[in-house]
Amino acid sequence: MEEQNKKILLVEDDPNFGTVLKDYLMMNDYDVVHAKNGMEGFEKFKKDDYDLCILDVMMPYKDGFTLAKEIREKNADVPIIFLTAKAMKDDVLKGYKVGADDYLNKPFDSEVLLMKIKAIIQRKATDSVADSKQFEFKIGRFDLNSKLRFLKFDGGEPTKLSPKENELLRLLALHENDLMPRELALTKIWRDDNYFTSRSMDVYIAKLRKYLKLDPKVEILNIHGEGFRLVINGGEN
Amino acid sequence: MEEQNKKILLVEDDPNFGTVLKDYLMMNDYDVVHAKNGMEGFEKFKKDDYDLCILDVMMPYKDGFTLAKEIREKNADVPIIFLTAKAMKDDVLKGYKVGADDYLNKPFDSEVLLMKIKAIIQRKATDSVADSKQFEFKIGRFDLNSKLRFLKFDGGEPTKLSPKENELLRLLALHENDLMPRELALTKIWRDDNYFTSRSMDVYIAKLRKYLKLDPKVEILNIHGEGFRLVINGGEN
DNA sequence: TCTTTTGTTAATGTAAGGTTAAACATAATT
DNA sequence: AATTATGTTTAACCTTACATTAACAAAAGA
Repeated sequence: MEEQNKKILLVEDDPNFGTVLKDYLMMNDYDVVHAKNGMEGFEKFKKDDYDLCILDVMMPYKDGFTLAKEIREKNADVPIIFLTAKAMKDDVLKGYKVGADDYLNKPFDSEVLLMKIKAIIQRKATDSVADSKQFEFKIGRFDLNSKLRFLKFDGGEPTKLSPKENELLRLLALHENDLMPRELALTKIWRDDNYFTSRSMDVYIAKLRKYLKLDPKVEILNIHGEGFRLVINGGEN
Repeated sequence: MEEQNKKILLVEDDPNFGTVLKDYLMMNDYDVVHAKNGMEGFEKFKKDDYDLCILDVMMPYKDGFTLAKEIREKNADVPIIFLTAKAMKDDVLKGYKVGADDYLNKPFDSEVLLMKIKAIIQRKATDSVADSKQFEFKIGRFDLNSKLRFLKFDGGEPTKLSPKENELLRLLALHENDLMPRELALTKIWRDDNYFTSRSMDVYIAKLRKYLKLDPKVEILNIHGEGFRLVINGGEN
């Protein structure tokens, strides 16, 4: 299974401690982006989506709480863990007020941190990805459901599609009657554009053509050196 | 709008401390049921629905962890906070493994506890919008009562389901005809996503399929690399 | 023509899922 | 305390699904 690592934003001004912590987390299969101060932290946060933020409280210029507030304004849901040298009660309260998910006092046990991270990320595990992305297409007499990865002909028995078949057909459908550049599919689906991935894609085009043969009005045309075109003939009647 | 107070189950063997804490929580608008030991705690838990459990770890006869496990068997979702006199690292890890939501060392600041309670209850509130308190499902010719953990076929004799069977079927039913991602079940039910829990889940899928065979219109389909789909064929007649 | 691109089929290797039984763990009963 | 029942995990083995690569044929463009 293609299991995507969880992304963590770590904002910690102490370069030694920050690096050590980052390495430790990465050793445990998290993708970690390390920002050295609050300003940088916010910039990095805006540029990407994170599954968790770990913020040091004591930082020059912009402390962890202020940063947390800014983060909350952009995203009310990311879990936040605060790190602090000493547990001042008021700090703790302040942290929870900003919507902290947890609080850790330095020095802390790294295993404990790992458990907390796991617990928190699990908690947030979204109930299915509510992408409002488009995943249903009508292709001639076919219906493509690219979320459930099947293709139905005339409302009959659905054919299961493999992930690659599915993604490719979806891309073609998104560009219906228009050019779907080779390069687009290769970078989006194969994440690499070379001789072999290109040949692989051709193999998948062949598979799709076989499926789509059932409806003679539907075909995948090649545009030499450019890409492919999914056409539905007589679509404007 | 009539806002119902949140219900807390407090299991604490020290009568003095327990009473003080209970009163304090009630002063802060929580409904509190106080059990004096693990046994009693479990009895009370079974008799009612709670928004949160606060469990003392060190208790005679039945400690907090054991109690937590029993509680988890009945309900995979209630938030649990552990109270402990001394923070043994192994204890903390053990706690998180049972699905702790938080951990507090005695003596703790009561305001901090309040904040944690608030944070945790809020979290659950937003998380569980999707899987609202739904316990009864019609699955083809079956009736699933996931509160009482049984499955009835054609209104006949109910089959008892184990906690895992029950939770898994319930999750599938919540996503009827739609994708129920592997990851979701693993994080929600098994609280961990690795090779072994994944295999365990497959075993449970097999068990469910066996139960569901009675109704040929009901099946659990696999979506390779994604998860499972509970389909009821001819559901639209 | 002849070089490059595309079409197609088959072979291979790896990962995911299905199934069954044994091992383990715990609760309930005797 | 010992036994039995129940629930869950682990292990083993097998099947299926998927993606890539190779090989060769055909088409397009130069």
